[in-house]
Amino acid sequence: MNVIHNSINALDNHLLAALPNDELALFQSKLVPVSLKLGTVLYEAGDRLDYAYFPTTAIISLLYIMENGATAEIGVVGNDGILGIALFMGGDTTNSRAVVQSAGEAFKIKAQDLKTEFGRGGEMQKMLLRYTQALMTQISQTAVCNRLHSLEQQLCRWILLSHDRLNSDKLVMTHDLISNMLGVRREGVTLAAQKIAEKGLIINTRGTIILIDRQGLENAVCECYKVVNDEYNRLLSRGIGRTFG
Amino acid sequence: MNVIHNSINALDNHLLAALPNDELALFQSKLVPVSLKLGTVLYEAGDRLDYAYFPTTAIISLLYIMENGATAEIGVVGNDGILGIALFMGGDTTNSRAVVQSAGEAFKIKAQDLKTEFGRGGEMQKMLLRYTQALMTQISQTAVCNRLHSLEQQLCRWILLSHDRLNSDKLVMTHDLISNMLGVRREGVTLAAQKIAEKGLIINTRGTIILIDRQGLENAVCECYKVVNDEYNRLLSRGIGRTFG
DNA sequence: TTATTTTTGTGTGTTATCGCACAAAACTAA
DNA sequence: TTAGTTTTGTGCGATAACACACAAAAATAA
Repeated sequence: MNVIHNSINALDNHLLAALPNDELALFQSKLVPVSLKLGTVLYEAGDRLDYAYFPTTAIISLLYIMENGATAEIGVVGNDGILGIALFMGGDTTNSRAVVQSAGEAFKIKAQDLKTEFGRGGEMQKMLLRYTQALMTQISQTAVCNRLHSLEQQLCRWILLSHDRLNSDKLVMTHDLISNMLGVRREGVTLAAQKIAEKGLIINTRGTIILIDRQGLENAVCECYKVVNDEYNRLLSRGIGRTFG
Repeated sequence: MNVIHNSINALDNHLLAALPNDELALFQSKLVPVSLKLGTVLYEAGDRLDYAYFPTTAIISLLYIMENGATAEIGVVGNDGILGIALFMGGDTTNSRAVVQSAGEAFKIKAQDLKTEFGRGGEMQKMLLRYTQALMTQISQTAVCNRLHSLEQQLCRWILLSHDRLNSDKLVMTHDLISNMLGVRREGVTLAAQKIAEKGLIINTRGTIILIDRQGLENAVCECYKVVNDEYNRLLSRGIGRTFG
């Protein structure tokens, strides 16, 4: 299950992997590998974007921050996608903060290079737009899930979402950090995590959640998880939610 | 305040109005005026889209429907936008149901015609992408608002959102209908509407909410409203939230 | 008019989550 | 080892929204 990445490969990002060889070849020289540390803020809300990022092993969380400091995650980007959609959508900035939720590797590309590639209008453009639609589905489902489902269900979903983008069963995450993502109290996360652990689906240790029954989690989670997963599959014709390698 | 539309004009849709004259001229022959009745379902979730719609006086609600029948709105499209984003984003279908929330007029265009126009890559393409980003902001803010804010605040937001896209201070809407949009109980809407009415901001009558203090509502609403409004202004350089004409 | 349907108002008890306070446990550094 | 810090666990009262039940009012149809 746990794949060790000795060398970083552009193909570990699903979007890049799905490109035709000739397009990727042209593009690859523009990609610069970077290591992203936990907690690093790649974009602040409103920032002009200098780079876009294709994560391979890192996970980036998209957060909204309210005036009173409260935060809530609207979506997550991992090896399934790209961070920096606003560049080709034309806005240049977004209202979300992008923060490294799980340390790892990514490839970065200069804003202008991505725009140029997008403007060429090839398969790359089509794929970026389809990815954007998939991300919209994720955000939409987050909105609905926030409205209709319990914290415990949402935590299940969040764990699965993270696991899908990771090559490990260990989520290095404090309850406090998770609570900021979910936009709830830390105690709420502790309680929900206990309930899930009582069912034997995860083990709670200090600073880490260990997933021990993935199938059980998939049974416990609300439908939101599957809807988003199916849409990613449909649009990008390559699943997340499956390990790969 | 209440503008009567004797003749329907493509320019009543802000996106169309923002197009350069020559692009609009080419495009306009493809636009067919349609009247949309309250409650009409323009797309069911998963449907292949045959047409896209540019509302002028109608308002369309984007709804997610859960397995148990519960519904929640993720966003709303009025004279500020276009319904049918999935066409040019490449997905062809979406997971949301599109239902007429307020009866009115719109222009429809055949799916293929819109795709062709988008593929041309002119100002139209840029505008559609910027609009999509603005809609993403709306959906994202809905997610956050669902998480962090009270029903009363959300109802304020919903009323303002509707008012912005309407040329009337009367929202013809039962509490039951609103509750389906907001994803809450009907009684909850009744209670929240009473509180807002007590503050003198609206009047509740059977089947209709009458807005009587717009400024007061803007003071009472959570920050989410302004964030989304500002982003529409920034990206489309034409405000919603202001009357126009 | 009368009967029916739709919409809104209200009451009661339940539940999930919140806010705050603080204890306990697990790491980390001196 | 000891002291300090971080993280988790727990208790308690407050609150917002829920579910259900049903009354009241308003609109519509017969």
